[in-house]
Amino acid sequence: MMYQIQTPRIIIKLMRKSRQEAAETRQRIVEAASRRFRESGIDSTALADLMAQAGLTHGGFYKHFESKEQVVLEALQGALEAMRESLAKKMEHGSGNRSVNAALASYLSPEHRDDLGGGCFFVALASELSRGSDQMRDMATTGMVDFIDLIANHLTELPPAAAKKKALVIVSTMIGALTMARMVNDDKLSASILREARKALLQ
Amino acid sequence: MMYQIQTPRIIIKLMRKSRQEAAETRQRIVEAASRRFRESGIDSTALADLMAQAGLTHGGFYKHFESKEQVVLEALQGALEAMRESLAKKMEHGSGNRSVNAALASYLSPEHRDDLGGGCFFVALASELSRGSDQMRDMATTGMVDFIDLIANHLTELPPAAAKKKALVIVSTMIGALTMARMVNDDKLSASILREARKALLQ
DNA sequence: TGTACATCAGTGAACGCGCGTTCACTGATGTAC
DNA sequence: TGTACATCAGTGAACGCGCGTTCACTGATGTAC
Repeated sequence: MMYQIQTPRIIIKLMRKSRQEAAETRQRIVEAASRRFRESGIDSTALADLMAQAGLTHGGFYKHFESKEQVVLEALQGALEAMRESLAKKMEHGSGNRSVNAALASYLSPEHRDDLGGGCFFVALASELSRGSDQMRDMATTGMVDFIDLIANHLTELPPAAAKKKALVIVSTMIGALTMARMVNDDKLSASILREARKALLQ
Repeated sequence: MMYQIQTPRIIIKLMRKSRQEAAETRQRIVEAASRRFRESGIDSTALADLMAQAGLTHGGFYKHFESKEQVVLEALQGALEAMRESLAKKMEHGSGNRSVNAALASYLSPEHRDDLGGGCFFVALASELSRGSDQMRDMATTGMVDFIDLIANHLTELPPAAAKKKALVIVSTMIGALTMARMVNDDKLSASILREARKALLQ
């Protein structure tokens, strides 16, 4: 817990935290950043907003990070790893090319489309990542390669080179369909974009 | 020309412009906005920057537009129409499903990828459009439907309903591939994303 | 084990900058007579 | 056709706000002895 002592009306915030608590606080800030950046965009998210989300005031930010850029990088890294692991887990069952179906169904679901704060970083922040710093683009590129390889490695019925090529197209369609499904203002169209992409890609 | 009188060293800017000139100025602002928004993002583009691009100082902006939102809407509308017309023109030749090939080749080209200020608004501003005002999203949705229909109408070898479904997938792959090709920091990977998407979609 | 002191996470005010918007002003254009 | 005046595109200073970053301060934690 963030507060050690609570009185009925006033929450007394103890100042200094143990190192354990400080590490947990830092993690909370990164997680708040990861969600808020995806929900509102990086530029549009103020540090004070992140810190409030993590239950802190804005001044303390620089006790944990050197700059906004640094928390962006950590949030990006964390979210890309989380997506990778989540998709990898979904593909554990099923054999051959069909093992990717669970990942496709999950990625191209209305639930993922509507989970703005928790979904795919690439789609939530495509434009900002493309215009980002070299470090952001390097990290995004690594995440993208991992994503593509993850899919390719499950297309076991194709030789590796062909699997890689097919995975490039599958991932393009996944990212494009989710982007479009989130952009359009029309529920039926949005649903049919996801549905047709799923039907086209399911193995 | 913007300046009516020029002396060797000093360009004397005349204040009042004729109505004809004012309309041309307005158009220049919208075109500058359209390019700068795509290059740098909407939020990151300052009105003073737009106006400078159009050869003006920032104060005059409100003689042409009510707000930044208004120039965003006009730039969006103009760019979507321009893309639609450009793709329609490319598909005039060729017959049946193959007529879409010219549009695919152009959209999925390295030239389009590298034309940040002149390319597809959806890809350049996906995240900002998704989080935009109702009017922005309405306009984006209309543009998206037009884009999909344009492709579907050229898939003449399929019945209309099937053509529409196929077009949804084609456009998803186009938008996703261009998004990815712009995001990654690796020329070879970027080129192969575009190439594989083209190969997968060509009729 | 106790004690004195350094460390440092967290607070909240302040700084400086950029940006959207407003405003008083300018002077050529367009119009009423 | 000329003239007086209203119009209005464009200028550049100013306003107000939000945001990233800095800073002096607080007080519990951790450590040296």
